[in-house]
Amino acid sequence: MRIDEFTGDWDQAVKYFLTEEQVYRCRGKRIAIDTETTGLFWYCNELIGISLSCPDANVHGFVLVTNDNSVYVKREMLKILDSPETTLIFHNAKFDLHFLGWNPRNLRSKIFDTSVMIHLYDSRLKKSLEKVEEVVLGEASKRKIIASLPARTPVWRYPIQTLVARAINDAIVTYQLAETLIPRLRELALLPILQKEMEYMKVIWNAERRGILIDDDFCERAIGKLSITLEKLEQELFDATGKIFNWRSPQQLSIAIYDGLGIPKPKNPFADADGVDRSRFADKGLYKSTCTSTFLLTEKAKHPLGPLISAVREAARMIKTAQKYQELADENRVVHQNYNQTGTRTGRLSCSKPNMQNVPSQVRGRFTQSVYSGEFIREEEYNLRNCFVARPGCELLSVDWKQMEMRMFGILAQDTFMLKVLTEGLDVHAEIAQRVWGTSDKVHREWSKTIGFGLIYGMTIGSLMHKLSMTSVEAARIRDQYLSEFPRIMPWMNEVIEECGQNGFIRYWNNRIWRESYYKDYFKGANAKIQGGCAEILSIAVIRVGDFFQSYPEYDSHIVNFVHDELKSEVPKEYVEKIAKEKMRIMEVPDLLDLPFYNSAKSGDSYGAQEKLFKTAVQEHEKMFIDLFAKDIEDNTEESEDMDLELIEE
DNA sequence: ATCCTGCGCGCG
DNA sequence: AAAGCGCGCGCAGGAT
Repeated sequence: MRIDEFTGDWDQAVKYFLTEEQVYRCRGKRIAIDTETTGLFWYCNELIGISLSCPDANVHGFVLVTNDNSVYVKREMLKILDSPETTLIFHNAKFDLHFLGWNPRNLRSKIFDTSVMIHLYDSRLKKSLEKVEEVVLGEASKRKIIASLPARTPVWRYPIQTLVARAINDAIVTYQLAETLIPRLRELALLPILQKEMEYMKVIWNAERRGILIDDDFCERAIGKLSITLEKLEQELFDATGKIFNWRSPQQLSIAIYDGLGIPKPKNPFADADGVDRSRFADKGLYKSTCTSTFLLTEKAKHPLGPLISAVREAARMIKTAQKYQELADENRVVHQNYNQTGTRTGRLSCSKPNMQNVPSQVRGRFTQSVYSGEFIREEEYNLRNCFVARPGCELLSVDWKQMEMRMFGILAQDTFMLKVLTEGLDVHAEIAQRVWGTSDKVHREWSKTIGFGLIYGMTIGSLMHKLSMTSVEAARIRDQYLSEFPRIMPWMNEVIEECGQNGFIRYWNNRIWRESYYKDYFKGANAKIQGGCAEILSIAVIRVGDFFQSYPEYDSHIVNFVHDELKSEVPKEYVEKIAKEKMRIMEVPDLLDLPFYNSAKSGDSYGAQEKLFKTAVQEHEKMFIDLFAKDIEDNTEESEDMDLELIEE
């Protein structure tokens, strides 16, 4: 942006421009900051303004940023404001810090984020400043005084006086949100978690900043191959149905493959033998619809074109996805994914632009809808993990936790058998099958796996029946056999439901809260405790691994991806083994809960070609880790109340 | 034109 | 009594 690109009433706007002296007056105080930008992508859009609100200094104003002064403003602002006595408050800090180019890890100021605060308070609430303002500060919204522009006018098209007014207002609101939310979080004993989340954000910022390198050669080769395949498959489909139509449209597809071919559409594919539909789809009317999902086509309708339709969709999807990856890469061919720290109910991270948590792998078809359909190895061009590679001289190193959710389940339910099996590092599903049915053959291990996941997710007999392809009576028998061997499971589940009913929320192992008001959904608290409890483990492990990497800059290792039970980093080839051992050791986090979280490592030149490191048995696991690193890794996740969180002492 | 919802499917 | 959990994204087709 250049000055002459801003329109509007300059005289009105200039009144609010801050002098350097005013910014100085904010130093050492509590300041809310908001940035205005020309878009959402920090690596290709521009900063156009910074607003400050500092009641302690009675400073509320705006700094205009243009292409000409951008570098100077960002640097000088940082120089003035960054001190251990300063508290910087943002609404979605990571976004502003990216545009400001301030690495939060190097900041001496304390950082607070009001979007994280509202998320910790109640993860069901929307995170936009408007919504949070409405919910937390009520109707007396300062925002309403802003002259309303045509809906969806982009910020950079605002007249300058409106841009300035809005920016300052956002900073003021952000400050007020912090004032209101911090006492609420303190009352709920959530301030230690807030502090932990701020440390987490710093590592995430750095991971996004580094990003992941794209392999354009692979992408183009794959897209080329897949395009040929797609054209061929489409032709096959048109030949088989006798007409050309848009197969992407469920409507058109349904007509073409059922009506057109005289094949009857399943009336209700989810009905039990007695004709009653007990599935989770029952009240969603799914069976009334087009019946074109892969699950219905292949498992229920047994449609002859099912596999072909599935293949057409897959090829098209892969092409589109690989193209998107390339589109999103910056001029150095690096993708800077965006992790959302406030995007999920349970406290997991989500990821977008691109979503690096759902990159198609070599293994396909593990679960479709709700049916386990075996494992198939994809052709190379379908394995889109090959799109992402390590930088030259480096490898991608992943450490995955083993059976993480089952482990959390066992710990929370305090099931002695599960804990014993997991401590010994055995195959938990096989051991359970052996115990319950006296055999751990493929079928029984699969039953065990299905019921194990089902319990974690709160599965019904109806869906268990579908997954195991048996009647509800048989399915109930199988489940009861399982449960009778684990006497703590049902009591634990009931305790969770009761906890939720009593308080309106449940607490995770580390005291984070998850709210639910609708009684029929209380049972989801069990899943939240497990899934969310694991997410808390990840965040703490990430902070520790981040500290470790930072303490040893000579190893030039960097975290680059977070996938719920996996932490990926980029490491120079010569240090991979050494770093892997220490990273694995850190990620066991044995101090947090009753038993360590065992994990395994893989590495390789690309995300798609990682191979297992250390084939050591778990029993010998501990012996593997001699003290490779003498320096103690500082763990600042443990200190909680000693940090100054006082925002409103007057 | 742009937004919204349903469908379908990738991942843990 | 009743319930499989949590995400993001692309497309179609209707609503605005």
